Amino acid sequence: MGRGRVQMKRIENPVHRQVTFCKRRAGLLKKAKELSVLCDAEIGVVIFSAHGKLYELATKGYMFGGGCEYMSLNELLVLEKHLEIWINHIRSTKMDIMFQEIQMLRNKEGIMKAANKCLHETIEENISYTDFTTMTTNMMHPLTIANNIF
Amino acid sequence: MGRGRVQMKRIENPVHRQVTFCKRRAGLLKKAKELSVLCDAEIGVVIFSAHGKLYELATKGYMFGGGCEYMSLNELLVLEKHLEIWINHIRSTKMDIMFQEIQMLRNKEGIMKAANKCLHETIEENISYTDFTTMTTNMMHPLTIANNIF
DNA sequence: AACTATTTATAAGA
DNA sequence: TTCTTATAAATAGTT
Repeated sequence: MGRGRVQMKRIENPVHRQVTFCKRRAGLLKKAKELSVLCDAEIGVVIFSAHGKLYELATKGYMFGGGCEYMSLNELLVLEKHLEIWINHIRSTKMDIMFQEIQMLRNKEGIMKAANKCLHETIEENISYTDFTTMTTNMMHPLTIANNIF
Repeated sequence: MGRGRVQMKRIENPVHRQVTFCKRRAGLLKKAKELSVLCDAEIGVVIFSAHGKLYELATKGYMFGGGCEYMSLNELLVLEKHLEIWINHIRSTKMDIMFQEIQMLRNKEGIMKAANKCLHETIEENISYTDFTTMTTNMMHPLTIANNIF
């Protein structure tokens, strides 16, 4: 729909692809909205861009919380199964991410401890004439860096 | 897109609405497919007609089982919450339907029992010269109607 | 289910 | 991005 025919295959030029993604995403959501209004249907659209960003549209009363009142028992069973698979996948992915976070924080902790120990030794060497022993336990973990992760 | 402008409101004529629903549903799914192919995106479309029928499209590797590998932790939490709400709603609806089925079957059972008792008495009255007492327990529940529900 | 007159979406260009 | 415009596509009303 434009100045040339479009080949039905992945657009290789990244800029062109991004522009087309924006335009057609808007178009798709508009169409979904129109179908919903004109035909009294409930529509959910979930779009994951290649980069993983999520766009969603839920028409009429926030679909993800409703809209299944008139489905048959069998349709409900199928949908429930789909959602269970999906949600399990999400939980697994969430676990992976959190595990990575924990690993990273443990590494950080190790580095901080080492640095701290090093600083402590330097102080002991250079200023041995002063008694720091009473402060030692309080200074072993000065982990006061801002934590932007959570 | 047609021989006249379309008002953005529910089409009141049921035939007209149904035709438009078919046409535009096909159009929406086509658009979704195109966006997916052209821009390397993963798209899910779920359509509930007003009558409750479900139409869905899942592009690229059965979306309901994948596609969340590159979402952020926060996006995953939001999506998981949505799905939990949705799935709880489905389970509740399923329960309602099954409860209604049970109620209906109990009613049927009651009616059958009454009919059975009535027939039994008729037999006892009319053919009292024959001894049916030994068959009584076997004939109390001739519930052999076809059950199309399950 | 087909057919078109039109409207709408959008590809390319600025 | 955003606007413009030529053109391809979608589709409303009709057969």
